[in-house]
Amino acid sequence: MASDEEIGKRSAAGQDSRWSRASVGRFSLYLRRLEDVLAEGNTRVSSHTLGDSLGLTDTQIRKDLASLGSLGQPGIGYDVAELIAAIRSTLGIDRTWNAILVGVGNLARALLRYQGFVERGFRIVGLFDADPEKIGTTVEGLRIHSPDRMKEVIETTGAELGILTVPAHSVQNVADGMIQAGIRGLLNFAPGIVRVPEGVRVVGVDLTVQLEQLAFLVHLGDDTRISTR
Amino acid sequence: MASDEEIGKRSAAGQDSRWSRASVGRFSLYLRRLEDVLAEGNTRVSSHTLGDSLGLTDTQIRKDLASLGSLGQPGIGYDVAELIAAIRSTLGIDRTWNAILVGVGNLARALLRYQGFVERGFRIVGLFDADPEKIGTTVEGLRIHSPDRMKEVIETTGAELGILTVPAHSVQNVADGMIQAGIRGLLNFAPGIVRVPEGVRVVGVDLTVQLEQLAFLVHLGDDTRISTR
DNA sequence: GGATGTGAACGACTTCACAGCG
DNA sequence: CGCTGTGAAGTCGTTCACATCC
Repeated sequence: MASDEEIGKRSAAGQDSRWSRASVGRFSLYLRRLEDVLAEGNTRVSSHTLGDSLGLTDTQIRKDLASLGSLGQPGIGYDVAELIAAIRSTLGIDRTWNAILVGVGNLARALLRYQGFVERGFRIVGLFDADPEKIGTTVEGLRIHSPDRMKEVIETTGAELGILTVPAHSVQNVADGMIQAGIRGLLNFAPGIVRVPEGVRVVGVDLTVQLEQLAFLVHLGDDTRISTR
Repeated sequence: MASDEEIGKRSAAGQDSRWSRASVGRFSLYLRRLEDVLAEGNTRVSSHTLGDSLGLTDTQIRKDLASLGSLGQPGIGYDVAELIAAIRSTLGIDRTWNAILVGVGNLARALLRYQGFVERGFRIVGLFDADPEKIGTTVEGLRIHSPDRMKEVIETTGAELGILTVPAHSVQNVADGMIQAGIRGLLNFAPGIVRVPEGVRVVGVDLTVQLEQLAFLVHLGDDTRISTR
């Protein structure tokens, strides 16, 4: 039970547009590429050129972009700035998202120093760890709190997202606590599954699975491709 | 051009079994869960119990497992140890894979300390960085080499995989060098696309895309789910 | 001609339904 | 009965083909 698909927009007034999981992933790619295109001084793109630089077909791109509304002009292409705005708005990243991070190990430190998040409007505003030796110390200018204080910090900072970098065995417990404290979306770096109540979202990053996929592909050792994600 | 699907096994003698991209991802999950099941002292599982613990349907699991051969016994279930061996062998991880890592920043340090890789047979056997200040220093017991020495290190260590943790702008160049030095599979942590020649595989881990996906899901803010990857 | 938007065809993956074995 | 394996049906996503507009 628990199927896996319907991603849609509450149809405000008959607007029935839906985005698939897959297309949402591509929107992120489009966005980054479009920002580069703009930085290169181009104000227009065609589905063809965009597709070339991303290793996707032009049709695919048109299908995706068409779902944002009719932004393209036949014979001309798309206005880059307009596309960027539309994608940002669709993804909900035309604003800042605040996140807390739980489990301050090496991975956490790496993420804290990673500039990519901040550049795209994601800010880590609170650190938590159960280890008494870490509590009270500071990493990258942020103090590490006891998990007890989670609710309080979430309320004062307005954090909605949570980054989970704790060991596998404690993930579910920690996640439960975060959700109870008000977190609505989890980025989970620990292996395995996290069960969450309705209304809470989880995206997992499982490095071992990725490496095993790679090993499998190399293990087989044949055919083509440009390869993305 | 560059379609995206055929993942198959060279049909040695009529053996036409194929695995989809999707099922390969799940095999990793099965494997880890099965190892836990075994550790819990169970020697058999049914597709139903496995499915429950992974948030998948029993049918899905049977379909996947059936593609490994007829390992299940009607009325009984599957032998856990047998499944584990079959999956390991299919994924090509019934052996050790050696990898080099290029770009020794914070993320690299986190990965080096991550036990999960070693536990599953992935060993990082060489570090490289273009920064002269880093070359010659040691991280986690491994010396950082100049990229010049890549070929030599790959040959002596037998590394086949490469982990790319360099800044976005240099990814393509660095990747080209790694491939020329003999690497056949890349795990790329930098955003964007890497173009590789036929025969080389890339798996990308794009943290910003993942975070943006999460933001989108929370942004929408409705429906169900257990949530996996 | 150059490029978009889109129904229809196609293909991949999942779920259903059920035959058959232990 | 319980549980697997699998054809058939269904669903989702991508590609084709083409009408349409600048």
